[in-house]
Amino acid sequence: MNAPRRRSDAAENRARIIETARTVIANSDELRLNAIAKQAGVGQGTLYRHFPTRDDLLAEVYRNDVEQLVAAAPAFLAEHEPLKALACWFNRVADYARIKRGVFAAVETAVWRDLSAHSLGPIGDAVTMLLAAGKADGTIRADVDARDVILLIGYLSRLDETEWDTRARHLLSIVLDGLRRRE
Amino acid sequence: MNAPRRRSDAAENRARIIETARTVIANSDELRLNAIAKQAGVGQGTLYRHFPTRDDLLAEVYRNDVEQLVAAAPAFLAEHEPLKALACWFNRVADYARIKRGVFAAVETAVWRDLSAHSLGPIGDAVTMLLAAGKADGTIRADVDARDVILLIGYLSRLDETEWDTRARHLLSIVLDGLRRRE
DNA sequence: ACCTGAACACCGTTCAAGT
DNA sequence: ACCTGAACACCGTTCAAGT
Repeated sequence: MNAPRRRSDAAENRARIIETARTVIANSDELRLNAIAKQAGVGQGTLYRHFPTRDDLLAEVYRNDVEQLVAAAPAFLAEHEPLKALACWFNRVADYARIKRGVFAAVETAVWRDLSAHSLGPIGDAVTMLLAAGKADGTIRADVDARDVILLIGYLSRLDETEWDTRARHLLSIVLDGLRRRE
Repeated sequence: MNAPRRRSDAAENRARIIETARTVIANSDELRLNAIAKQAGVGQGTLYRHFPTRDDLLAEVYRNDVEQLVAAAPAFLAEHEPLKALACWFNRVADYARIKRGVFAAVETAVWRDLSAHSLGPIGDAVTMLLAAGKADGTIRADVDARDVILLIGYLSRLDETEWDTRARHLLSIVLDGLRRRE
């Protein structure tokens, strides 16, 4: 299932590609595949061998961040009421989205892709968990699902740096209000 | 201010470009500039002469739709309570967004561009009007502006055709709830 | 097995030459 | 004034040739 053979150079190349992509994204928010390959010191074909699609590369670059985001959900639930936990999780998402713009876009496509595979993906599962707690609790309306929430907070990836402070958290709180059960 | 000279062929070309773009968008949702020029029977340079940026072309294509959307706001306000008027307007936006995917994207960029020019643009003004009525009325929270609303309903342009029926209006109602004044 | 990089395809954009 | 379309620039993607 794992432990691929002949990894000596292949694995190194793979790691170097990811590292290069991470650095490039951190500094410029753009991701030109040929440039990554050159900068990583590999041929373009090698990049495509390891990452058939652009999303495969992005998923790898943001793997860690996504995992931490997912892990935060049960942690918040253990400490807070469901609605408060969801609010905390929203804030965590906002933190990631601000520093690494790509995180959220990656999250969106990841969830979206897995959707067609009849699974919501890790992020979707985390949101589902938070929503379920709130529904059981009676604080969150029963007719929302993870996809709804992902769509609503998608504005985070379209927010300009200059309006971040005034809008990001403000809008999250509006969304949260919309998710509350009425009365 | 208007009535440009030598319009005989120039105006015709311009009109044909717009018409071609409208048809192409309606059928395929893609917009390749060179293809438009060829199909309209003009050189690429001519297209650029008339529409320096892609957005200029889109704005022209959707001019009518945007105008109708703007005109609907005061009409709804005349007939309904502010909150109900906003709900109606949301539904109208959804109608447009479904048929012509590009409308909303065009709206977003139009608002966005005008923002930097210290004006919200026609759509922004329409939303501002609806919000103002609701605030005066006490049904809409005081701390939201037109940009907030545009960002929140931006998911409409990212919605897949297959999930439109189940999500588009449902999410609009959640947003509306979020905009309500609490208690 | 894995890698390289020339080559191809595709689009947007410009500009010298035409009318 | 306005138009044309060859030409350039830029990127993503493939694949024959190498090791």
